[in-house]
Amino acid sequence: MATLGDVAAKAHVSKMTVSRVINHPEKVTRELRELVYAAMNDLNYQPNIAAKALANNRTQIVKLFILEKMDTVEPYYMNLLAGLADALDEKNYALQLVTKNSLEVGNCDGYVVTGMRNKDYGWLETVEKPIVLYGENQMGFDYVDTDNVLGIKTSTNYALTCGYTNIVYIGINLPEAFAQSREQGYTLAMTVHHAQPQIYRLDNRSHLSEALIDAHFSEFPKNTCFVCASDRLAIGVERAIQRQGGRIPDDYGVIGFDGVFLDRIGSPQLTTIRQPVQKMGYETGRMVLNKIEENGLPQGHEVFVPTLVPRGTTRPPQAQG
Amino acid sequence: MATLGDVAAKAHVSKMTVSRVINHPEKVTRELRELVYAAMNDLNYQPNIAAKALANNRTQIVKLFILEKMDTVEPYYMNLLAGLADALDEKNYALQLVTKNSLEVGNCDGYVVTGMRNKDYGWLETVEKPIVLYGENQMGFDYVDTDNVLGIKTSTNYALTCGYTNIVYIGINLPEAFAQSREQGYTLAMTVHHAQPQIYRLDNRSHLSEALIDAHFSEFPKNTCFVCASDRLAIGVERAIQRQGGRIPDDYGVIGFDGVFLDRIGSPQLTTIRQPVQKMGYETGRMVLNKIEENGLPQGHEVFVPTLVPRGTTRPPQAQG
DNA sequence: CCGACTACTGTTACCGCTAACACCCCTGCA
DNA sequence: TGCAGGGGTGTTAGCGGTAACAGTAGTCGG
Repeated sequence: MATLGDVAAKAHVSKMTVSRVINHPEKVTRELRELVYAAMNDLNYQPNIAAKALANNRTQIVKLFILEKMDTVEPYYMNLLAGLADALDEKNYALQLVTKNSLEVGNCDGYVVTGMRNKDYGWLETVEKPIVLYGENQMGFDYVDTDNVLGIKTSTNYALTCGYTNIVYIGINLPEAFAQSREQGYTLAMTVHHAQPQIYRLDNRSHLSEALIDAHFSEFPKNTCFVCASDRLAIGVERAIQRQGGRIPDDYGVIGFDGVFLDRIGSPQLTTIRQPVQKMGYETGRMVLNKIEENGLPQGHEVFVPTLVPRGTTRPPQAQG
Repeated sequence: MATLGDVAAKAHVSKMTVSRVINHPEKVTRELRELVYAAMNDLNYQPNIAAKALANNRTQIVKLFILEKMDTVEPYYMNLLAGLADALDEKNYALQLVTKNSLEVGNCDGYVVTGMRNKDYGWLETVEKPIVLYGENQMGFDYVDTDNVLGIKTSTNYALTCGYTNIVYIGINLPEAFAQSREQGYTLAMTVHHAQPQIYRLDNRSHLSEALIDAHFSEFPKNTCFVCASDRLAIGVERAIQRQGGRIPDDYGVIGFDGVFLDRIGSPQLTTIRQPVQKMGYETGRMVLNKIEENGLPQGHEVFVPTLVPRGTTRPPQAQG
């Protein structure tokens, strides 16, 4: 594999000039720059990351903490990873996956943390390297997330647009920001429409939502739509309605949240609010890398707009008026 | 962060001795060795991986190729990743995720490849660095996989043990080794029991298996068990049976394959054949690392025994006799 | 016309670690 | 006693980059 030196020789310049072309191209005359580019091309030059890391006192590694038990990990993490990996790749960073077992800190340039709960914020404070969270929070950490409020607002409004007159919210029973934001989205939308909120909160398991609907089915009149905080909950709701003989989407609607994998497992497939998870992963990566480059400067947060994916568990929107 | 030199100074030896203690402890007298260990301990020495990589002409990076479109990626890949990451961590290797978008080769010490199809073997041959496949193959590549034949044999036999008299196989319609092995497991078990095989082959999508059962339900007598090549297919089968009014598990049985996430989404939860995916990921990691250490020496293959997880979609085994 | 300044490019040293070799001392045998 | 051989340790050089500094032109104003 060609090195800086090889390129330098081929272009008849010093190694330093080649290095500059790579890192500070504006400091090199156009003429030399193009010579160097040509040489790099000819030799198919690939920088040696280890050498770069050593010289810069960096590791070129970003650690991803998944603070969740592995056997409960949701499918969308794969998409997150893919996006993250893309962003890191671009800057020749490697990803290191850290799970509950091997919680070792150190030996990296920055962290991405996901699945954190309130109890985790304590030790996050103690880490000095750049951190970006995947998931909203009010502790002042930089983060990337979906607009959770908007997402559920959207599904709630859509349910109303479809002509369902009774909108029930099936939320996640966690004292975490994302869960609260989603619930808030529901409450806000209902308030605007002068409708009566009806809220249930469960652990995020399909058989729990299924059991809930099973147990209370008689209390839900026809024309009810269940706005759910996750596809997982939605799938359980869908199943229970079907078992109880409810007709989807004619008499009952179901709307999920996430739009990754599980929505397609339902039958009919779930109407859902899709998060652009891979894109979000990519942005999270960009954000840590920026933060690393800028010596830990706060990056604020980036909030992505989720999109409604209308499918089989809701009937078509009714004409207005 | 303490360096080799710091440790050396503290232990009153040369850097080289410290390096030896780390890499070839047998070449250092016990006395010095313990001095060095003590010093490393005192200083909480962590080796600088970039420096090590540079000196050894290594990258300390293993790339994971997921040769599947990201939006079809199955949940169990997360577990694979977790196991892989563990193994790599132990040896201070970093993981680099490569997806269909960014198929760049190079800049690593070895590869793990998964989701490959026959068409992929061509270019795999061209890679000179150590490769280990996750998934069986007959092209002579080292690999880690579940014993697919045994797995489906197990589920087929179990179905018979439960007293189902008609055993139908719902397979994956791919000309790949794993798909064929699973089908073979079914055929073998059926032959042993002098039972008539009945095989369907579909793309691995729950709504396809669902449609299949819907369309042919009348042809399946009571006391039929569907042995499926994946949990995904099994979920569709389960749903169709329920819609058609079939009673699970009394009149119809369903057995899946994988045992990661999806099996728990079913209702009742799926009886399934569980692959120890995380462990397999770990072993895959160990195998590439070994192969790297041994300069590409073939490692053969490692086949894991999957386990039956009896749950709600099959009735209890009948007493023998 | 000369010094200072600007704008590039090259030289040097070093990041932390390891292979290869040099060295030392001790043992064992002639 | 002399010397080969070998185990144990230190020295040297280099892995492939980069920051910091040192040139070396050309430009401009006085």
